[in-house]
Amino acid sequence: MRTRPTHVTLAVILQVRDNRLCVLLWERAREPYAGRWALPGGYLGERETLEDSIRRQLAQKVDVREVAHLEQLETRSDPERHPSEWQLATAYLGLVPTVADPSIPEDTAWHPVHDLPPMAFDHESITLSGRERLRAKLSYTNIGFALAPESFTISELRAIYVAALGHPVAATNLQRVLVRRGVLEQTGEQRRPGRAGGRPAAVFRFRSRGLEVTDPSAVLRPPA
Amino acid sequence: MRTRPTHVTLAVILQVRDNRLCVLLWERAREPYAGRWALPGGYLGERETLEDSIRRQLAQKVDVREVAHLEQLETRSDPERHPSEWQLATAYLGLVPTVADPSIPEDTAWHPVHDLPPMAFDHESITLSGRERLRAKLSYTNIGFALAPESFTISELRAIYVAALGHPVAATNLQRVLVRRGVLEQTGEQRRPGRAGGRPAAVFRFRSRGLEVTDPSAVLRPPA
DNA sequence: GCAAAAGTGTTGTGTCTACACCCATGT
DNA sequence: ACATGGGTGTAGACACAACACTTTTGC
Repeated sequence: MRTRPTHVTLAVILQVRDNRLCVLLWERAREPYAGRWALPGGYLGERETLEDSIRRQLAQKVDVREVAHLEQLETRSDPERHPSEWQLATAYLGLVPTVADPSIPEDTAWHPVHDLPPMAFDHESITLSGRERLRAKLSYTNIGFALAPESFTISELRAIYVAALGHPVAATNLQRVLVRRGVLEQTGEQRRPGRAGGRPAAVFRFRSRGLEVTDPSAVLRPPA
Repeated sequence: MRTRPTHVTLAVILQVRDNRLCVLLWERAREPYAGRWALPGGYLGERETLEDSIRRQLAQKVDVREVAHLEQLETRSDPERHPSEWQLATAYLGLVPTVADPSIPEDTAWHPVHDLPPMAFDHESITLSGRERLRAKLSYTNIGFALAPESFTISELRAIYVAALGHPVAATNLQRVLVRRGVLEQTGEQRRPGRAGGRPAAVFRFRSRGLEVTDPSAVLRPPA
């Protein structure tokens, strides 16, 4: 039989926690890269889809039902990426809403993406690719639904966008952009102000909980 | 040893020919899918990168130097995608400039993407994914450089964009958008008019021949 | 009343489309 | 002259950022 590479699936699971964009990592106990942090994942099972595989792997780390969005990122193939094995890796991007606090095993932890620990293999660069994909899609899709809770105020949503994008976002404009595009809608409820007072905030939700391109940005678009 | 899937690389090679967006296909002689048309590609070589692999496979079909841009599309893993073998496929998108007319083998041919012949495996859907990626990137990157010749008039470039996008594009606006973004520059030369007369056309070229995002479209972008 | 937080009104800017108009050439 | 194809000028639509201002609450 022809020699074949092994194939693993990996996931960049991102969640905004404590106003920081975090990634779920586990600490390797064994060589190679013992003591370093790695993305969750594992070997592709026989006659298994890549997506089924990563969902199965994740089930061991987080409650998969908490993953509100999952998409394929890219497949890495550098023969040197694993020191002792010829291994391909297909990476996925997974997003978990802010409020969820899935129980995770002992050896796993959430790490801020802007301050990653020493990582195994090429996982740091894969993590950064995942963040870039998220940042890009926040601008032209409704992907925020996968980071936000079921319902929220604009302030809460703003905090999520700020953490994910890594730069200031004005609440005023965030609201107007997302409402204009039909991404957000009001639930009709209001949130009571805190001790400090202030006007009660309107509660919003994402109109759709599936990925949609909301700003085709289609320059050179077809005439109406 | 753990059972492992085979892994192939495939390429969606696109070129505008005769004002139509075409894809390079070869006709399968053997089962499965004998007589149907397939994307060029083949098995991943030992300790070979996916990109190296597809370049090697392509070298047998087209002069690889003609491929002005190559990027990874996605990896397909449906266990039913190959009738008799557990096979993963990583697809690439490759673009060839209009003028190039690489010699290709007997059993390969260019087919218009809007009128594909019966295709093998999941190659039709991969081809359509490739076209979507191209169409999207034509709007917000300088990727046109990979479809256009070294230098060209706006009319010629317009024909290429029309073929690739599949809808009318106004020459006036195409020029202004691309010049405003700094994607195009004039060479200073002029093209003599044809028999029918007309004003001589200015000759342009792409300022860069590497992929660049020219319209970050970054709504919610950071304050200057 | 006053501070705090939320939300609206308004203005200015930049990018894009559409269309009228002007330019340079061949016959 | 005039048809043909290339190019420019300009006006309108739209989306967005910025910021002043108003609303609604707690204290």
